[in-house]
Amino acid sequence: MIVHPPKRLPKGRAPGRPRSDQARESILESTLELLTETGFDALSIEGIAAHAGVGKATVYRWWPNKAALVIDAFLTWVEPELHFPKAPTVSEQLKLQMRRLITLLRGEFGVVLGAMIGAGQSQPEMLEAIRTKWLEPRRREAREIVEKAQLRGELRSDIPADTLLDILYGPLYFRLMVGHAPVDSALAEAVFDIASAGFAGSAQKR
Amino acid sequence: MIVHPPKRLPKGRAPGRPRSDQARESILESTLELLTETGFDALSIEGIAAHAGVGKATVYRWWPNKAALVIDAFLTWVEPELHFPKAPTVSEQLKLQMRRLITLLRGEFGVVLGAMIGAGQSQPEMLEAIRTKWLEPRRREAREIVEKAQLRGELRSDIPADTLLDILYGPLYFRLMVGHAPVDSALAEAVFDIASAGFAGSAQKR
Amino acid sequence: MIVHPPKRLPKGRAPGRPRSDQARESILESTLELLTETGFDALSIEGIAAHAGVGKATVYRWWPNKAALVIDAFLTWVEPELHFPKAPTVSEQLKLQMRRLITLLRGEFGVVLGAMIGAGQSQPEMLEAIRTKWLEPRRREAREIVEKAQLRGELRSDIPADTLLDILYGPLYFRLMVGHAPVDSALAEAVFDIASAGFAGSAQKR
Amino acid sequence: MIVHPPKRLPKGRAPGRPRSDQARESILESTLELLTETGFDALSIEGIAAHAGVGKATVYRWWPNKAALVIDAFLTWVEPELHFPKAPTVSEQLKLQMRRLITLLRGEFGVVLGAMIGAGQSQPEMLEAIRTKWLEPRRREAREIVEKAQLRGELRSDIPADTLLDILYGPLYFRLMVGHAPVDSALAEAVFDIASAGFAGSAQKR
DNA sequence: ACTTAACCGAGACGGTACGTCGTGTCTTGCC
DNA sequence: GGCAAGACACGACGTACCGTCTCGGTTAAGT
Repeated sequence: MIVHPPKRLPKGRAPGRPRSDQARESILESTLELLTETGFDALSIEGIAAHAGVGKATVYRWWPNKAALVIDAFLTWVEPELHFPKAPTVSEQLKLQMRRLITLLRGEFGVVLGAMIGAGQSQPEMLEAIRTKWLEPRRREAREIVEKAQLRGELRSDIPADTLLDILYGPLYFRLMVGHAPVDSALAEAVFDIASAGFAGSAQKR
Repeated sequence: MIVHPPKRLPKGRAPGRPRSDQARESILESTLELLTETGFDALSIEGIAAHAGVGKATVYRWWPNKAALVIDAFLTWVEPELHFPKAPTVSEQLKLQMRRLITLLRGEFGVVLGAMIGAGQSQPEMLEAIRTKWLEPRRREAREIVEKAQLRGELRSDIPADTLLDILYGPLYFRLMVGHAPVDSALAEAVFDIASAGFAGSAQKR
Repeated sequence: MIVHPPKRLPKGRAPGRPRSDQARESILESTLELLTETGFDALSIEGIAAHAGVGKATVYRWWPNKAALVIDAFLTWVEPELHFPKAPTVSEQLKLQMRRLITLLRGEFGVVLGAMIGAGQSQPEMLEAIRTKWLEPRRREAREIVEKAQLRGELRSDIPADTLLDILYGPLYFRLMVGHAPVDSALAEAVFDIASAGFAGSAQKR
Repeated sequence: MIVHPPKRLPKGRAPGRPRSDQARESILESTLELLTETGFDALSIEGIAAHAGVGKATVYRWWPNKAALVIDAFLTWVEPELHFPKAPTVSEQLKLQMRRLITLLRGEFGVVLGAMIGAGQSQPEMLEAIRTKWLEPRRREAREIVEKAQLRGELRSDIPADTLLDILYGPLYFRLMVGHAPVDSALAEAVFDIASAGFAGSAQKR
């Protein structure tokens, strides 16, 4: 017969009462709700806990600060829809992606993303999260497409792909953050138009 | 009655002790100093007053809140250098201006401007101030130049001047805020290069 | 003309808004009220502040902890009536004083005093305050009377005055704290009777 | 069904794992240790459980609150030495008992007893326990002796035995709780001396 | 030997109060 | 009437325990 030490847990299971998923979800939902309603710095852990029907300590047990909590909440929103759309040409593919992004930025998602980039100005981990969890995954695919096009001579290769991407998306984020003009599809068209003219040789597009 | 920003009182003078310019300046300097040191939301009126050797009430007497104070401090920085550089061509003029902006954005000014746009995400009056006091005055001139060029047929006129400006400056602000890549002159070159190619009607540039 | 440093305050006056006596009194009253209602350890600073219509910080500004606050509140109660009653003989004087004490101990004062001695078991400064502010001032007079009587041969002088006082008052405090029997005048009579019999020679009293 | 203090189960035994005596003892020991170290109100169930290497729920399963736990811990200390000493005379017997009590009160036991009476000021069940489990058992015997003596005419019978006992022990508890003077044998001598003089009918003692 | 049920440790849960800090307002005496 | 000082009511911070709960695992009595 095998004798084993008495307090060994079977697999990779922590002892004690397991974490409540209900509390977790309620907290994340409340965070998003209050964040879109009131903005990042009117957001209080106290308020979130109350709104979620949860003790403050339960929030602090799992998230060290407001930023980490907002990041997590944001990710529940972001992670599902990750993939780049299919389309016949590079141009079409990028264009389609921009239109999707614009739709997102015009809604509550845009408010939250703006709030987060804003908060990121004084909380580096917030910006870091935005870069690694939101921006980079989406850029990775785009970058590959652009680089491939550059190799094939469809796009000028004297400008790095990353720079091209900043030129495409920068104006959108600029308007999102400063709010001097709407983030609409007219902007997307113009950006894309100009960038394409810049990309291509002379006037195959126009 | 005393109106806020002007330091010179109008003719009809109110009774009582006049406003202390020394206090005013000390407050604004302290604001900028603490703002660049600690960021916008670690910034407290209490801290500013203490650092400036001033009573809290004196701050509140002249500025309704942190945002207004930061805006004013920001303007003492901004107002001096307002005019657009002279240059032989439109292209040169715009390019020169972009280089200047980049220099600014890479320093403390960039940090403060980022902090302000960030704070603006939850404080509309902050964003409003940035637009009317910083952005718009600088764009006004640029817009005129661009529009003139469009009329003369040097630039395509199917895209509004404002949109063109967002395409030029957006990528800079994008990098400033998100920090995924430096705001350097290479970016400026690339943006301008592409935009110029896009500007030209057909292919006289290429 | 005399030049003097600019920020000198005239007498012994601190600068700034003076302390609010209304707040102070409201806090002390609330403390006593809640203390008699709920006992020492159900007493919370939070509760006191709320009951007094005062910010928590105002309480903490002036009292470092619950004990100090309770001591102060207790003293507002105690300080007025300090003097020992007049009476023809030592015996009468002591007896009268005991009766007065009993009346006090049977009321709310007794509850508070009990609570304080109780709290004192884990908070030395509380006990210290009771000794120096309540007990000792009252004993000082009593001790003198007893010592005088001892010198005159009315009382046996082989027992220190302090010990005699503990014998007189100890039983009262014992019952107050343990509550196994009432602190009534019958007890006072008995204590005094026995102590007198012990004091005096044989039977001049009886 | 299991009834609390007895460690021996009656005939009809409940199914399931029996109570762990090891846990029980560890908890009680930790309680006493922490109680003497830190006082009653710095004592926390959380701390006791941790110190005893036991789950919090195990504590709460057997004791409804801190008071009950402390009482039980106290009783493990008290129950052994329960009986009144033998001695030739009533006086000797009482005197001997007082000396024993004083020895106890001067040590850790005194601290704990003080803490408990202190806690009792806001927790009636604590005081109740002290009366029924500590005080009364010890007084029962003393009372019988005194009453017998009164019947025989050795002591004045106009004062109830209970009152006499309060006069004997009150001063000790008074000093224990207030701490203005040591609980030493000099006090015991004096108390007993006076009380004896008071006991005697007329003046056979003096 | 197998089932049953109360025990055990661990530790998460919803709460409450802690003591601190910053908010924006107020109240002083001096300038 | 402006000013430095600083008290005020308020409300959120992050922490510590409360007493309750839910896990996996243990231990005997009753089948």
